[in-house]
Formats: sequence, structure tokens, C-alpha cells
Amino acid sequence: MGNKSVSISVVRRLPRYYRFLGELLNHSVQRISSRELSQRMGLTASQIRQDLNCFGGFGQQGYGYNVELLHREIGNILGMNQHKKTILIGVGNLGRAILSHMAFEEKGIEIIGLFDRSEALVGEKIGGLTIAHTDELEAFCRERQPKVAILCVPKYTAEDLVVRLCKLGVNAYWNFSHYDIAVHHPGTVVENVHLGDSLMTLCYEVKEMEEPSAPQGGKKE
Amino acid sequence: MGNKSVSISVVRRLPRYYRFLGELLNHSVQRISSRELSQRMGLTASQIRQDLNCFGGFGQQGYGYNVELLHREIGNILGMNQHKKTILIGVGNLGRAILSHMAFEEKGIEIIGLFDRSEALVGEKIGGLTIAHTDELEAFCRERQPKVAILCVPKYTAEDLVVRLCKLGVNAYWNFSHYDIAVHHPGTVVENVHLGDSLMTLCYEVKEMEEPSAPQGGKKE
DNA sequence: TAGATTGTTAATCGATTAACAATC
DNA sequence: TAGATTGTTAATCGATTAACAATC
Repeated sequence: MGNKSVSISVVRRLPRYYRFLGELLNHSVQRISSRELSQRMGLTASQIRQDLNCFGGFGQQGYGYNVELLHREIGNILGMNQHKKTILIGVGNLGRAILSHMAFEEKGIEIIGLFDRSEALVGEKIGGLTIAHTDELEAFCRERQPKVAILCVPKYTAEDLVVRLCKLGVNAYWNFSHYDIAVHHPGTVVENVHLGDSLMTLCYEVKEMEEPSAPQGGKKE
Repeated sequence: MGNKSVSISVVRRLPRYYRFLGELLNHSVQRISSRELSQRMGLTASQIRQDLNCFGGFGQQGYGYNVELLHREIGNILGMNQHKKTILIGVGNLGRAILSHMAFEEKGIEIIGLFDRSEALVGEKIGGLTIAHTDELEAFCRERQPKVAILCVPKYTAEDLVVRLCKLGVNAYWNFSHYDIAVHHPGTVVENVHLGDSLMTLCYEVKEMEEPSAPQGGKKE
């Protein structure tokens, strides 16, 4: 079929489609047209049809899309039926929040290990898993072969960890640190969550809303 | 100067520039060319120059950019010198993680109130602020006039809260919920942090890496 | 001055939207 | 069949990259 790889813009919209379809499903909606979905989601119908057709013809002319089928298909495309062995490193506030907050299993992620470098935390149990010291990473990874790591550690810690993890065959990262994994380790798959960047973007927009595009400093006169 | 509003793609890159420049500053680097910065950041020099020139001519031909000046300018563009009155709603795991994790003041955000609807949490003190019940929102906002709300609550709670907050003049949201504020309340400024979506995007890429673009179900044959 | 590097215009590339024939 | 709505091609729009004259 010669699929040329789907653009990241499209991929990033899939989870949102998945959520909306899940809700329609909860409301027992059986079919939906691209037009109606587009109105609910604030997109164009064209875009929805284009996006979906990157992966296959899931609709039917004159009818629209079967909600349940489409929901399931997108779930499969996103790999939510998998069991990707995953470790989480850094069990501070953020790590704990993520652990308790995300529905990992239903996203195809299986957390098989927790690590921290603070002796005070090592040995503590969270959701059936015991926090191990980061010194144990090598032994653990050789035995259990995790594919994904969630990094809830500061930048300088991440830097060292990623070097070690890459050697151990971990090449996918959900990265909450400011360390630029993709730049330093090409060939890895990285999804960055830069909360600070997001907040700063909001700040910009707030400022813009209040005093629209005040010309900046700029050129000497 | 007739600034036409800067595209969101550009704005989203500003925090990253800011971080890189901050680090150069820490390493006592005084000047940098777009070319060298582009290599460090994994961008093109062209893009950096285009981006910066949306806001003014901060460089100097034959020299490059003064790191300290540029860092400060971008900080100002992002409004980091402001004191935006902000409330945080939902002081569970995620809310706490964010409170302890973000350097709010240095981003121009001043947290002036914490709210939760759980009686068990009301009265607890975190970082000098006492958690109040969400019932108090109206009284609080009328008196203190916050501009920004951070929503660390589930979707159905957010739905109700945003309606109330909009009436109270809060029109900027850092949104961790799945409620689609922008679709339902045009005129607000919203920055979504959809952790689940981010994780699912990673899952897709992991799957793609392992079994490159397996053709999907698609058309009946 | 010569060399370096910007600011800015033009060219390219990619993503979104519009249009419409195919078809259920 | 007539109406609806897809899948897909073509047109538009916007963002990125390349090129180069301006200038420090």
C-alpha cells in the first residue's frame, strides 16, 4: 500500500478524536458525519476526512462513520491494545501525580518499575510496585527489557540517565525534564511535556490580550 | 509599526529560546550567532532569525546576538516581568505537583488562591496559602480579581467552574482537564496540557518505530 | 577594509481547506 | 431513485528554508 509516514500534525489530533468518539459512544451515538463531528470539535469536516484517510477508509458514503468502529480503529492505530513495558524514574510530587492520574493500562502502557535516587524513597510501595534505587537500573533493564521510560527528574539527572538507558535498549521517552533528548540522541522517540513552556505561552497570550501587540524594543533609532 | 499578530508556532518556540539563552548566560557566553544557536537547538538559523524578527531587530550584523540582552527581551515579550493574579483549582496530586514544581513568580504568575471542593482539604495550608472551598470562588474573585485560573480538576467539574469563572472575569486558563474551554467559550485564552494525549502520541510513535506503518484495516475488499 | 552575520525578500515545502465525482 | 456524505484531487494558505543585499 506504500503508506508514506503520517505527519505528526495528524498524529497529534488522533487522541482528541479518540476522546470525542469515546464520549459519543458513552452517549450511545451510533453514527456521526465528518460535518457534525467537525462542529463539535471546532475543526473543518475536510480536515477530519483527510486525517482519517491517512489510515484507511473508515466511513461510508451517504452514511458517515460508525462511532464504535472508528473509536476502536483509532485506539488500535494509537497502539492502545499493546502492553509496552515502561519504567518511571523520579517518584517525587510530579512522578506520583502522573502515576495516580494517568490510566496507563488503557493506553497500552504497563508500568513495571519505579526508580528514584533518594534513599528515603527506596523501598516505598506505590500501587503494587516498590521504588528501587536508580543504581539498580542496569540490572533491572537487562532482565525485564523495558521499552519506554518516563522521566520525572531534573535536567542534569536526565542527561546521565538517558545515556545509560539508551545503552540498555530504552529508546522511547516521555520526558518531563528540560534535557533535550532528541537533539542529543537521534534515533530515540521522544514526547516532551514542557509544563513551563506551556505556562509561558499562556502568559504571552494573556499579555497580548490585554495590550495587543505593543511594538517591542527592537532596532536602535 | 503595524505588527500583524505573531503566529502561535513562533510564540511556542520562544520559551525554548529563553531556556537556551538562560543557559548560555549561566555559562557566561556573551554573544551568539543564529547559526551557532541553531546547531545547539536543532533548528535552522533562518528560522531563528525569522522568529526573532517578528518582535524586533535584536541582533547586529557581523556580530550576532548579545545573549544577555536577547534573553531579557524574550522574557519581556513573554511577560515574565508581570504579576498576573492567578488561582489554582483542584489541589489533588496533580495540583500539588504543579504548585511545588513550577517557578511561578519568575514566570510572571502570582498564585493568590487555592481552591478545592473536598471538605477534607479545605483549611490546609500550602506554601503560605490556605485552601478554600470552591463555594468561595465568587466572593474571592469579586474581591481579588484574578485573571488566570489553573484547572487541575476532572472534566465535568471544569465545565461548571469555567462558566462561573468567565462571569467573574477570569478569561485565561491553564487547563489540565479534558473540557474544551476554547470551543465553548470563545474569547478566552486557553493553554491545554493534555497529558493523556501526549502519552498516546508517544505510544503511536513507539508502535511506528517497531512495525513501520503497517497498513490499517480500512476499506472492505 | 575584509569578514561575518544580520534582516528581509523570494522560493519551497507542507498543511489545511474547498470542491466534486464516486457511491452508499 | 434521490439525498447524503465519503474519499480524493486540486487550490489555497501559512510556515519554513534559502538566498542575498545591507551593514556592523
